[in-house]
Amino acid sequence: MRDHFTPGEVAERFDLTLDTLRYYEREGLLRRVDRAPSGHRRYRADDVELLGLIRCLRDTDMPIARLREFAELLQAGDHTGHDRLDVLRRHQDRLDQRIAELRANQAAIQHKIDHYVGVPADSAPRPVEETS
Amino acid sequence: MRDHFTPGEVAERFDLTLDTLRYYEREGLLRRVDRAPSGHRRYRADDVELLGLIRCLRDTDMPIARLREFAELLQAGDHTGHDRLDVLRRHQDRLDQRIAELRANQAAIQHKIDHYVGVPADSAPRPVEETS
DNA sequence: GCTTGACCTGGAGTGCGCTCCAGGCCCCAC
DNA sequence: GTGGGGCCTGGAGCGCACTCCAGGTCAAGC
Repeated sequence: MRDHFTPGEVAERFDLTLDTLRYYEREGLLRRVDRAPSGHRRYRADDVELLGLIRCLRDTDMPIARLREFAELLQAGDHTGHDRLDVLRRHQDRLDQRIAELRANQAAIQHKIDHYVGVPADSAPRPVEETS
Repeated sequence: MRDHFTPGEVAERFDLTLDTLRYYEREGLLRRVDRAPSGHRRYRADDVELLGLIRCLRDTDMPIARLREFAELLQAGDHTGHDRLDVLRRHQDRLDQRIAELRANQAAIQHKIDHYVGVPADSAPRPVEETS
């Protein structure tokens, strides 16, 4: 892995726009990114790694505000490791809940579909476990 | 089931606000709801049933615009049954995809957590299938 | 008759997460 | 030295899904 990356490279890698990248920085999700003498951003390997995590967390609907809190813990130093882990673990729990909720709703919708089609509602139910 | 319901009753039943209920009507998710002589809304049993479906679909992130299309099909008459089913089935497919995506991201986050804790990344991986 | 509570209308406002824009700078290739 | 591409800044704008508000009506209970 190279030691620095241009905005264009990073944007492409995570399928983000340059605007979004700058927006995340403005919002405090990343520390102030390094600059080339020209003023252009130079992302370090650890910026890129953090962005990977941010991408995962955003893709699973963590709000920007919580990501900012996480970033603040990161910048506060190593002694916040426990709190950071806590944020991530809570997120995983919420994700479990969210997935369960989606499945429950999916099952309910499937009932409507079956009913629509004329199946007597509880014969041949959609096998929920096999839909993942 | 009674033959009509007040706004308050319906709102409580689906945990929606009166504002949201009116908003859905304005947006064409429901047909124009019946009125009492006083001008107050009276929801029929089939309005309530449709709202149940709407709730499921919204809770699984179907956008208002697609719900409106669905409602338009409903109002266009029985011959749209096929199209309506199609909308619902496509939604189920998207939901399958979304759930898979959430799980993949969850697994990636778990890797970060494990790495954080010092587990050598692929010993004792989080048992994804048991998290549902 | 008066109050209270539930509801009505049209329209404005909010929060979130981007997204776009104008005007400008730097660097490389031709 | 000129053109183009990539990037810079501050700030405005957007789409979505609500959410709130002012001012009003109606029915029931005291």
